[in-house]
Amino acid sequence: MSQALQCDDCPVRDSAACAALSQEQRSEFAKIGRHHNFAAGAKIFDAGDDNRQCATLISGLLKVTQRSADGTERIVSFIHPAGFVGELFAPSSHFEIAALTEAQLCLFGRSEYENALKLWPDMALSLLQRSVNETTVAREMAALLGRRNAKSRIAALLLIMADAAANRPCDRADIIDLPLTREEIAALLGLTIETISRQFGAMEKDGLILRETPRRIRLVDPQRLTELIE
Amino acid sequence: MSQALQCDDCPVRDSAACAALSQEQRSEFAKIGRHHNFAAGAKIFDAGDDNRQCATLISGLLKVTQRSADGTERIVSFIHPAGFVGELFAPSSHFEIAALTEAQLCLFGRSEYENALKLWPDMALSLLQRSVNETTVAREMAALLGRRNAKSRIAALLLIMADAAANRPCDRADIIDLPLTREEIAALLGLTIETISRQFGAMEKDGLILRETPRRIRLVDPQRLTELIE
DNA sequence: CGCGAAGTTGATCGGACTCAACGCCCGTGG
DNA sequence: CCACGGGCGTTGAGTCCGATCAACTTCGCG
Repeated sequence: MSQALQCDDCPVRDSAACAALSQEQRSEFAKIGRHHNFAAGAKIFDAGDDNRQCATLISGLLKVTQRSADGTERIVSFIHPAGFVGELFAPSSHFEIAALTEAQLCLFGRSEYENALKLWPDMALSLLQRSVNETTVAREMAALLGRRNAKSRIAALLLIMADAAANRPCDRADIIDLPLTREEIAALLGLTIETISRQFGAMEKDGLILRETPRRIRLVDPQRLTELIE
Repeated sequence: MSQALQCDDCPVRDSAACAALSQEQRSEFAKIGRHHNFAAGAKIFDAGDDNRQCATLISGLLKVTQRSADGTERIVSFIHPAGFVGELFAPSSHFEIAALTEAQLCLFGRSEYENALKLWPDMALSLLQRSVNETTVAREMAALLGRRNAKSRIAALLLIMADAAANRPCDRADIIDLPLTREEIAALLGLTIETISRQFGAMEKDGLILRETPRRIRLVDPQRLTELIE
């Protein structure tokens, strides 16, 4: 399950934070990491633990969640390949991180990772860019959740997913394969599964979308979808 | 209004990102910055502009907001003294930043600031810590907004403000002076001003809080307040 | 075939929004 | 001095949207 790194054929070697390293630096850095695979649904880091690990996501999709007292979870973020996994500089972790799909990670000890950042400033700068971007995304998520009606939130989510699913940047896919159950969409948008279902139904009746399967949504009229976003 | 820096008596000289610099580095860095004061309510950076400036907040309180098509604003974050103001690495800004109180800033050109980060890795690391922390705060805000009832959101906000207002860390003030109008609280929590007002009224009737003035709230029973957070 | 997970749909209820009126405070100006 | 007005906050009445509870379907899988 866990094994030494093989950076040479790593699919994110040019896009992850470690891409800022030179050949020699990278092979030095590789010594402190190891590969690990997780099955879909597996918990990777738990909330409130001692936060001694962090990672780079090589493939798959992760969710970052918070669980409230009664056990219901709220999704606060996703992590895509090349993304950083974990929470630097924090004595204990605030969020739980779990795999939405089968996932391949490159695990590091957090203190070793932080030492590497001190040693190689280019990597720190690269991670800073990533972190700043994550802050922006998290704030846009907060703005999305500040909307007061269900249709607006769902329309916004669909468009975000469509933009993310596009092959080229600044493009938009017209078919979305949701990696999320209705329950997870609800946990993301602060709604219930029934509301999600009904809004999808209403949007389909209005000719905005088409549910090819429950998880596979075709955007029939993206223009009118954008107009739903108040 | 705008003037050269006087770092020696700067109140955040030990806590802002530039605190990572040595004496000589700081005086070098100070050459590219300048002081500027803003009145309460003043817009500091606009959303969608070309994002050529950034800053460190010296004193006062700022809000980071997004404005939707119909003009209603959503508050996604606050910036406290020593905090970084602006969006690094982004060709154009995503959010508007405005002063909630009278505020004093230390302004920099963004490209000069980014160059400084390359030049002085310690400052980059310091800013990375700050950025990682901002991401966590933004995600907790998203989790707060994922809650589905008004009372829970408002209780959570009150406790967050009380923690922030405490003199010592890990302590909690029992009186909060809200720097926000009801309208701004509504923009922050995704509720309406009437709902805010009514929930405050209900909480007061239940002996949880006391409105000494509309802006000055005493936490009478913080324990039961925490229990409201589902 | 049975079972369970995921999703849809219906009926009902309650909480938050909407619209409206009113009180309070403070500055302005006669 | 009072009158006026505007910003801010509170309160009330009515409506509507989304949560809740419940039944049912579909699909995958042993």
